[in-house]
Amino acid sequence: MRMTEKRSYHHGDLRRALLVAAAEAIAESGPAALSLRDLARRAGVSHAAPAHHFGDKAGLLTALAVEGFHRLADALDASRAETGSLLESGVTYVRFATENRAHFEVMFQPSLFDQEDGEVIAARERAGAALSAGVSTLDEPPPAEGARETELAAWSIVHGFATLWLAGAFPDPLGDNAGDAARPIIRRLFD
Amino acid sequence: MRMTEKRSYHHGDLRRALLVAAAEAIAESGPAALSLRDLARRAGVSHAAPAHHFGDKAGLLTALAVEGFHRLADALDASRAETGSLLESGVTYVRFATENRAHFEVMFQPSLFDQEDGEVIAARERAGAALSAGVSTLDEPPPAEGARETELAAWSIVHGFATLWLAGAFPDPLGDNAGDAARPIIRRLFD
DNA sequence: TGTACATCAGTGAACGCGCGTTCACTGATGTAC
DNA sequence: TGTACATCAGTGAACGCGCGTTCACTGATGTAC
Repeated sequence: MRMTEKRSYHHGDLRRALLVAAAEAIAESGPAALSLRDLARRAGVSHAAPAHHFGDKAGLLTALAVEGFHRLADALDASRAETGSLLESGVTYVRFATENRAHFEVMFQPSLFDQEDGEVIAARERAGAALSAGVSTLDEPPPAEGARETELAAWSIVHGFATLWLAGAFPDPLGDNAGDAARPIIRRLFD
Repeated sequence: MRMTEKRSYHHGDLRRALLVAAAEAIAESGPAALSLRDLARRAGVSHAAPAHHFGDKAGLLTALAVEGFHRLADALDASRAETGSLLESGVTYVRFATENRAHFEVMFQPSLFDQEDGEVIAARERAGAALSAGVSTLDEPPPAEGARETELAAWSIVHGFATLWLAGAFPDPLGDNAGDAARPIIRRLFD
């Protein structure tokens, strides 16, 4: 791909460009309003081009979900390596959701993409493992029979905070950084 | 309205019938896939009839959101009156979400309906007050400066649990009753 | 009790629009020789 | 280094579909007298 040329017959990396355009469009209007024709327009390409790469809308959203689960797993792994703190893993989860709004929304709306897809299953598994690993970093590990409850409680509180934040549901302003705003809330779980 | 007649020119309670049909349709395919023509079909009425009652899709979803916030407030008020327990208020929140899936999904997707609508504002306020009132029922009230964090933590954990449950995100089976499944998880917040 | 009339809920035909999908095509790229 | 050819990414015209919206209409209901 020659970057100096403004435009050529072949796009060069249309697949990538379509995923980026999809994330933008979803952030603006939600996943359901997405249309392949609109993405083609955004990528400056003919309206039939997207089908070459993804087949249909579900195919594109499947790719987006895979990308999202990998990004989340990466973020959680990095956070754990840096801080070893479950609290900060939670903050990372919230930050991921707000910084990757489109991915986050798609990932948790199973009707939008192919749940049986091999890459989806693998990527989701990675993210789930990264999440579970965080719980084992607790200073005082809970008794074995309570680990599951703790994990689901942690997941629920960060997922709920992120969702409510994205929905604009909090009545009073909590600042402009969702992760920082979440920290004192998540801490309540470990008092 | 004569209930004995199968059908008459006037429906009798089309507004109600459309809201019921909308809740069904949304539970099946999500709020974005909703079309007024489909609702008209479900209600057995001509496709132009819904516009008489709601104007457009946003109008209908506004009415649905209002109904949802009132139902949530009713459920939380009843729970508080019966048990006086914040834990059980949380369980009630989760149960509300799963038993009123369509309402719940619409309520927390602000782009779908008119946020400035007077009835919406009043109904949401009622639900918010019912939620806040729950926190004051804690056996040991936290210091005043911590009440806000506690409230947001409680809201986040029940909202997150409900959302993850509805998304089918929990990998292992947690039974068929979301409220009961949530109880031990929510309890973690108050240990 | 009966009649006239205003009101309003619901009808059905018509319209324009954006969508997904198909398909024969064309232009660029890479590889074999 | 040059040529032929297969491959494949992207094109653009065409199609049928369901949608929202409009509008003159019709049938039912309720009220005034």
